[in-house]
Formats: sequence, structure tokens, C-alpha cells
Amino acid sequence: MRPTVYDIAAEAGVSLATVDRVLNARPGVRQKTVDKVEAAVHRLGYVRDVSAANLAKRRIYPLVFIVPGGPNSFMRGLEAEIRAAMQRSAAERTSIRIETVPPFDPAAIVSVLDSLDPAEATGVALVATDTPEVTSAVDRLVEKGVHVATLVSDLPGSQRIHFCGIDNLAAGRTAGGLIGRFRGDRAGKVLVVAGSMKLSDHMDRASGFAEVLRAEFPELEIVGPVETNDDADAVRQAVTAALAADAGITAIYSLGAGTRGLIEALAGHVSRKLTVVAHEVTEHSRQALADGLFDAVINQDCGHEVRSAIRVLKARSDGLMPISAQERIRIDIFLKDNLP
Amino acid sequence: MRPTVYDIAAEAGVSLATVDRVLNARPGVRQKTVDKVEAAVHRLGYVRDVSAANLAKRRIYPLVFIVPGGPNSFMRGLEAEIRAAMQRSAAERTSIRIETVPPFDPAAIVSVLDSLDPAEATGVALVATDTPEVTSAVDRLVEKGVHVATLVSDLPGSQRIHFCGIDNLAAGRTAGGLIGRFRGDRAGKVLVVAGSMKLSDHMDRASGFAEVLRAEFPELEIVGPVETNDDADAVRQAVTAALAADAGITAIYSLGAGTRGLIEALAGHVSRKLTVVAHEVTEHSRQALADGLFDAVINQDCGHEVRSAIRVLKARSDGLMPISAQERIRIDIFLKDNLP
DNA sequence: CAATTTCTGATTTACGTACCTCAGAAATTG
DNA sequence: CAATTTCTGAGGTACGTAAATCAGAAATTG
Repeated sequence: MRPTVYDIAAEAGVSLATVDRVLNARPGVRQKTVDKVEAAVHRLGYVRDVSAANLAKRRIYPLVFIVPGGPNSFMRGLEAEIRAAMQRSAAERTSIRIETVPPFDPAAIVSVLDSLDPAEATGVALVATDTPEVTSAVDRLVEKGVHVATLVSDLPGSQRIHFCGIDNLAAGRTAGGLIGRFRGDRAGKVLVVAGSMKLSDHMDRASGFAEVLRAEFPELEIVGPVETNDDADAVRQAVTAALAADAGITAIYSLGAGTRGLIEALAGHVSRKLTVVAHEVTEHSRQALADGLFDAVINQDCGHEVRSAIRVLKARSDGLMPISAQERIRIDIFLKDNLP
Repeated sequence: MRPTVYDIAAEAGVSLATVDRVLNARPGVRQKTVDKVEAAVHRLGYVRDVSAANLAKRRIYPLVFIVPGGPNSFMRGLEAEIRAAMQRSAAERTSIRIETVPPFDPAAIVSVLDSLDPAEATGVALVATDTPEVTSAVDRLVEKGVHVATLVSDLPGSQRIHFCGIDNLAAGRTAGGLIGRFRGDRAGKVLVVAGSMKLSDHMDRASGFAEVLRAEFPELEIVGPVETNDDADAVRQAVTAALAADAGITAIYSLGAGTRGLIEALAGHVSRKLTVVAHEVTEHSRQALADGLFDAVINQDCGHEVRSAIRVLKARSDGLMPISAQERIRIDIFLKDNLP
């Protein structure tokens, strides 16, 4: 039978009220008494029954998710997962609000962050653009006592408590390893297509990719990265132009969104068999894999990311540490052979 | 404010006691009244507060894990994860017991299963060998009202409620896709090394692998599978012999355990550069990847599998359905470039 | 219609924690 | 030493649900 507050009181030789004051960090207890209680807690291995505590507190966790709007399939999928989590909010004691902001617009993120009141949000998860304004807005919010987690794209210099996303450096390295091995010593050029270097995830992928190519596959030369702001039309034009301009391009690494544009560009180039690795499983990329247009797609499970963000923000609001292994988001690699 | 049992009682025009009888499927309520209550539940969107219910019930979930013993690194890692879960059992209201059985011994599994009392185990998770005896022992246990989940290796014909593991057919297909693409149209033979065809996971991997090679890479011919019972020495001998006997072997797919033996065999064959794909990240395989001895390792996160098994068994004991997407175990692919 | 049997209502206690009040003890101050 | 101030104890109510008892109402049976 696990010990209760009553057992602690008896063990420490104090009253229930005092135990309560110590456990909930309420004032009015001498340090000596605090020590006695804490010793008893430790001796008996007491752990607070979170469900009973939440019941007594009538606790709900108000959370805010800030996600970019626009047609980006991945972000729309992310939003769908957040809505799915909202469906479960009764059971999970959460109250979730979604704030949509224009993509690639740091100012919009800042204005949402600054408008948040600690009373209406114990936790905030945001897809961040890595700019100084956003970093300091996050830090301001943390100062106010709100727990902040980054989602998908990190904000390394900030006070955020957790990053719910994949290791993008490793993702880029993986892409490099795959393309290098798929090319099998055949020299050539690799076109790298990115969304925006203002996004730390894109930055990291590009670095990781370059690093592996340099170290392991020196016969492959990088062209780019070209920036497209994740716009499908921009991607199509950029890829078409690059392929026309440089006949030495034998592979493409698309590390951002706008995958539809990439597919359209490839469809116009049946002549050359290119090795292609892209990111995120969507309707489009799935089809491209099945058709043999893409060789591999690197994916992050945004459902896992959303659930992880909720768990982490809830845990931190309770002053607990989450199970770190459970919160590690995996880098999924899909070939046409293992599409789910 | 979410509705409580009191609200349901008022809405249905019945007493609290009756609501309780209906919600907990206790006898002594006329069908007409049951309908009234259920209508009220539906109208108000009532969902039982699980924490409050568990508090009132003083519920703990006694669970049993059955895992093979022996030196297999993967299984030892699995056991470590179960022990980690035991550490959390106070917070998760579980009481976990581990039963170790000799590997590849269906009779031992059967005898453990038959010895289990529904009172001391609401749920059982087991690493199953796919034989008829085990299947019927599982079915007997399910008849007794115990929830059974398979772990790592499935028992497709049985009454188990869930399989906590990867899609091994897809894993085999993935291995095929990787080896095929790594070889890049160069013809040759692929040695397939398996543990035991009594394990459904090994069976599935072998089938998936063969399927992809046949369909996409007809220039590659399969040698084997050779069975080693996951014994490292047997693997070493089998691989050494096969490489000596057949100079046409250019790739190896090791779909079982005994990876140490594979590495030893490869160390003796520096002359030939082989494409090698194995399963499970362990100390050994991690080193082999880093050394360039292995090209890729397919992994399943046994921590996730254990946590998933616990969630599923708990949920089923409460008559709930788990979040299915959360319980899907991913096929992890590791290159030297993305080792965690 | 009386005698059952079957349902239903009203009420109570318990789970483990949070939070409140109030009285009184202990320590500190002047 | 008295007058404070600070600390502690005792006791209660609440959270939402489970589970039990017992009396009385309703339906069923002979």
C-alpha cells in the first residue's frame, strides 16, 4: 500500500496541516519542521497521487498552440492532430486553443505571445521562426510563469522548456547517408531545396546533410540550397530552372515543404533518373514514393509531437519531469516498401 | 463544466444509485430505465472521470510480462524497459511481474500462461513463439477474462487483443528496399540469416524481404534463410561457411539476433565489401554501424513497446479503446549518420 | 387481491489530496 | 516578563466516483 499524507504526518510527528503546507510550499512552517517532513517523505517513498490531487484541485490545463496557417500540408496535418487532442480534452483535463498565424511572420508570433495571459495559459506550444524577436518574446512569456515548448522547429537560444520535434541535424545527416549510398560512388551534383533559413529545422537539416556529404561522399557536390518559402510554385520553378541549367545534377534533397511543386518539376524531366529524398509523408509525397519518383521520404510523426507537447506542458505545470525517452520524436524513413 | 453523475441523475429523472448501477453494469435495473440513463449520458456528453473512479475503486492493475531469458541483447533490453516501468508503477497504479522463460520453448510459455490466475493478473504481455500450443493457451487465458497482448512477436491466430510491435512484413520489405537500392542494379546474391521460423516476426521479415527482391530487384538472388536460433556462435559459423562456399554473395540480411556472431564473421572477410543490413540497435550493432561494417540497422523501440503494452492492457481493463495512432510502433532505420 | 419478487430512491462512507478556519502553542521581541 | 508575532494542530468541506445498505415503490405471480 503506498503511503498517504496521513502516514507522512504520523512518521514526521506533525499534523496533517503541516504536511500539507510543506508539500504545497505554503508559507508558515519553520525550516526545522520542513526538514522533518521532507525526511519522512523520503523515508516512506511518498509520491503524491496526481489524480487525487487534480481531483481536489479541480485542475484543468489551459494550453495554447501557435501554428502557421497557409496551405502547407504538413502544418494542416499538425493542426488536425491538435484538433484530435482537443477531442480528448475532457479526459485529459486540458483546454486547448489554437492560434493560427501567417507563415514566416515573426512579428505575428510575437504579438500572439505578448497577448497571452498566464491565467488563460499554463502552457504554450509554438512552431517558431528562429529570430531574435521571437526568442525574446518567448523569454518574456517564460518570465511571466508560462511554460513554453517549441514544436517542429526549435528556438535554441530561448528559455523554452522542451523541443517537441526531431533532431533535424540527424535528419539532414540521414538524408545525406541515404543519397550517398543510393548513388553508390557515382559522382554528381545534389540540388538542395529549402523553405527558409529563418527556420532552425531547415538550417539544421542543410548543415547535417552537407556535413555527411563532405565527410563520406566527397564525390557528390551540393548545389544550393535554394530558398522557396515552402511555396509549391516557387519550388517547381526553382527545380525546373536548376535542372535545365545544370546537367550534372543527379540527385535532389528537398528539406522543406512545397513537395507538390517538386513532383511537378520532376514529372517534366522523365529523361533523367534522379535520386530524390524529401521530407514529410503527405498525400503527394506518398504518391511520388509509390510511383518511384522519390526514393525515400523522411518523416516526423506530428501526432506524436502534439501528444508529447501536451504531456510535457502538463508535467511541467505539475512540477514533474516527463519520461524523456518517451518524448524523443523519431526520425521515420519511408521507402515505397514500408509506407504505412 | 463537465457533467457529473449527479447531472445525469437529474437529467434522466432517476436517482444517483440507479445511475451508478447503469454506469457500472450492475444488475437490478429495468431496460426502460437503462435507456433513460443512457440517453441522458449521451445528451449531456458525460464521460466518466477516470481519476476519480480509480481513486474510489482503489484500482491497481496487476500485469504480467513473459519474456525469454538467455543472453539475447535485445531481450535483455526489453526486460530493462519493463523494470523501468516497474519503477513508475506507483504513479501508474500498476503492479508488474516479470516471468522469464527459456527461449524457443513453447511448453514453458504454455505452463506459465496456464498457471496464471485472473485475480492476480488483469493483463498479460508475452513474447510469443507462434505455435498451436501457445495459441490455445492464450485463448484459454482470454476465456478466463485476462487481457492478453503480444510483444515483439505476434500470435496472429489467437484471441490476443493487441500486438505491441512493428509490422514485421514491412520491416522485411524495408530491408529489401534498402539492400536493393544500396546495391544499385549490381547483380549478386543475398544471404538471409534468421533465428527461427517458429517466430512470426522472423517469418514475416523473411517474406517481406523476399517479396520486394522478387518484385523490384530481380538481379538479386536470395541464399537461405539459414536458421541459427539467435545464437551468436551459430550465426558466426553459418555466415563464415556461406561466404566461403559462395563467392557470389554480396549482401547479407540478418533478420534475427546473434549479431555479435555476424560481426565476428564479417571481421574475418575484409577482402569483400558486403552490403549488410541487420536488426536492433545494441552495443554491438551500433559499433558495427559506426565502423562501416553494417550499412543499416532496422530497430524497434522496445521502451515504446513496453509502455504501449501497459497502456493498452490498462485501457482494456477499463473497457476503453486506446488511441490507436499512439500505439503504432514505428520501424526505425539507423544509418551511421543518425545513430541516437 | 394478497404475496412475492424485482426495481428504485435516499443516504452514507470511502478514496487521497487541497484548502480553509480557528484556536492555541511556541518562539521572538521590547 | 508581557506583548507580540510566528508556527502548529485539529477539524472540517470539497472534488467525482464507487459501493453498500435499507426502506419503500412498482411490477409480477399465484
